Amino acid sequence: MPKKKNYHHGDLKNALIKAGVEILAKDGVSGLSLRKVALKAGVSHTAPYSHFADKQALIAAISTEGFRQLYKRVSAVIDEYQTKPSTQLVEVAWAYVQFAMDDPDRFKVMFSGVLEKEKEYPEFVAESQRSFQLVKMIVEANQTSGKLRGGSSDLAALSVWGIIHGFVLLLLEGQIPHAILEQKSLRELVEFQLEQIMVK
Amino acid sequence: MPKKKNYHHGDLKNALIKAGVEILAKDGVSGLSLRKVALKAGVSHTAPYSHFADKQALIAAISTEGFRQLYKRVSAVIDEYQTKPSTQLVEVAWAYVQFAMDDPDRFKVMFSGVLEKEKEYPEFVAESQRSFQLVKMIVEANQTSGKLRGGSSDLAALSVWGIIHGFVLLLLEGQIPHAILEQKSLRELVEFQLEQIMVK
DNA sequence: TCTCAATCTTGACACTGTAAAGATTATAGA
DNA sequence: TCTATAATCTTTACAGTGTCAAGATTGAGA
Repeated sequence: MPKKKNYHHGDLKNALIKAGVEILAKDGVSGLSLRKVALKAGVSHTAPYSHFADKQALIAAISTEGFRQLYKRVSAVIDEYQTKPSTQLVEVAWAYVQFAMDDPDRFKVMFSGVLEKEKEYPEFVAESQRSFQLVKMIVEANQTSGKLRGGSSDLAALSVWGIIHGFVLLLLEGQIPHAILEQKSLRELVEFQLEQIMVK
Repeated sequence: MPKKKNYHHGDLKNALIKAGVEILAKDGVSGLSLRKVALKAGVSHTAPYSHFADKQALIAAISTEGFRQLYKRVSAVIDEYQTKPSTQLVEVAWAYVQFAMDDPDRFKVMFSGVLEKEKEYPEFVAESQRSFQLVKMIVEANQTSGKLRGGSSDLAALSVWGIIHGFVLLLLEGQIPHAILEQKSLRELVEFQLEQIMVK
């Protein structure tokens, strides 16, 4: 009896996450099924249960991985624009928008309630808070330089995140009036959003 | 053979929408199935197909109905506070937040991509735009009174909506840091958000 | 080498959306 | 008023889904 070489996959957990991301990009949230993910990874339809408690757990892992990449990209932007804090803020916001548009369905999964939060996923919470800390840092720098109003940096960071996040979601849902999108580029719209809360 | 009095329901379409809203409130998005809706309405599991092309169409109808109610509530608030435009703005924002929290799952369905937008649902689009026009009106009043910066009222309305909408979604997703929620009431947080873009 | 825990497969179940065909009823036109 | 036709609803069927239970395979430590 020949040894089945691939009975143990070796790195199935990550392979499943990767397969999930790909299916998400191709078929959207409604097309993401555990069975398809397993098939794509080349294992039986219940193999994922050795690594994830249920479908929600896989989605949590995909979301967590998404936050990890978002953190990376935002960090890179911060490093790249170390001139003025206000420039950093705009560029980070722009990176956020691009991240969302690169893979809208993953973004929605990360933020828009596909993940049911009753069960706690500590890694997910930790990773998302890590990203928020990044925003907070930039906001504080802008408060110091006078480009953002003072007060609680937590609250100010929430405002900044909220205004961009709200814009992105309205964008992804096609709720932004046609007339607006014809007049201004996305980049200009993002800048306009930020100008609303920037001092002067 | 006795006439089955209830073979034709009479107003099944609306009954299905109502049943859907109730299931949504109780079991969440993931618990919303066509079969459950049909059962709750007292008809066979395929009866809905006489009124809706598919599940998405029912969800679109639920969303549309949601926008109709949102419009009503916001209108009422506008009528109630006809003093200062800035007061109207705060109260409308507060009504928006309350609407979301009254029925978080319906709110998510309305906005967060459960509805797949490839297929067009003209009623849905019309109703959501009608609500946006309401926001635009208030924003214009605030621009006139100097409480909001000038420029395109479409863009300004987008900012206002975005900042509140973003806040609500972060709230519903539990992404707002614990420390913040302990310090300030929801109402105060909403006011803080708006102060960020109000002049002075 | 033996044992055991981790990993993966097979098989089964209830539940889902939806298509097809037929039953029932309302209604419009004769 | 009668009848044909369209609207509405039911029955039946099927493929796809998440998940559980039992068993097969394998790697790693005793």
